[in-house]
Amino acid sequence: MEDTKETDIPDSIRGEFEEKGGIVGIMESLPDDQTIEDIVSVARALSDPVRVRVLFALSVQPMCVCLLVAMTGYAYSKMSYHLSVLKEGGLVCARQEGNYLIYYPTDLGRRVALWIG
Amino acid sequence: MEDTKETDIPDSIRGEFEEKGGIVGIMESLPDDQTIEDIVSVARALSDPVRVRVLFALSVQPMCVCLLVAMTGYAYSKMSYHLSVLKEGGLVCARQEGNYLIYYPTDLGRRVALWIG
DNA sequence: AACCTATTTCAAACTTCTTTGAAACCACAA
DNA sequence: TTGTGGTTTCAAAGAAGTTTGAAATAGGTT
Repeated sequence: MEDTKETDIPDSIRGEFEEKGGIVGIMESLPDDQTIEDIVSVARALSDPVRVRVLFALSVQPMCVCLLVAMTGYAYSKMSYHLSVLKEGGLVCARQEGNYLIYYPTDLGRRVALWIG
Repeated sequence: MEDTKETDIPDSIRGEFEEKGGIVGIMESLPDDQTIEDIVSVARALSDPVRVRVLFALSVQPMCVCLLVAMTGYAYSKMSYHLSVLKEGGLVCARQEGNYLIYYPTDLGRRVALWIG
């Protein structure tokens, strides 16, 4: 005669835990998969110091890649890679001007830069 | 008779660029290294969907590791690893209760969960 | 057309992050 | 003291992210 095997719940949280509907209730209150993926892609864009600096710099002043390269000393291909990750995260975008690509923060990028700064 | 080799600046941004003190001026307005590292460590903590879900779940309800394991179906060692990354990012902490470790969000963790949610 | 210059793309090497299962640890009970 | 349940640590394998330099692309000029 054995009970169904369930996880023990420590006394100090059992009450509030069950009020919240237990595991099922808590899982249902979590954001949906798409929202989670969006958060992760923004977080991933900010998870490297190069990219955080670039986002802040662009928030001060939109710039072409050559200026970012001059400012940081990194290779073009490296800067280009990091800009692409920031773009995937929806934090920056670019407009073409003649030969130049001028990168600048999106609205989201601006809000994020303000908030984390 | 050659000029010192400097990066060309596209016309459309030269004005504002120089108003801001050029490369030097912009670099000086950037956050310091420690601030950047702090941002990166929070971002890194949020750069995996497992961890984002765990942070949200803990914001709903502090839980022991065994409940998180029951909720997600992950191995203890896996959950433990992700909790340690969240802890390094300063987003969660834990209190011991008997045999259990009850994880809960820090103030920063709560603010972040509210903001990204 | 041929030629710059600014930028991206590619592939290979390298580094870091994540998963896995086994072993160790720690608080408590018998 | 031995045992047990909850959790972390460890090492090895696997996956993903980053750096590098060379080659490709694309707009503008001669």
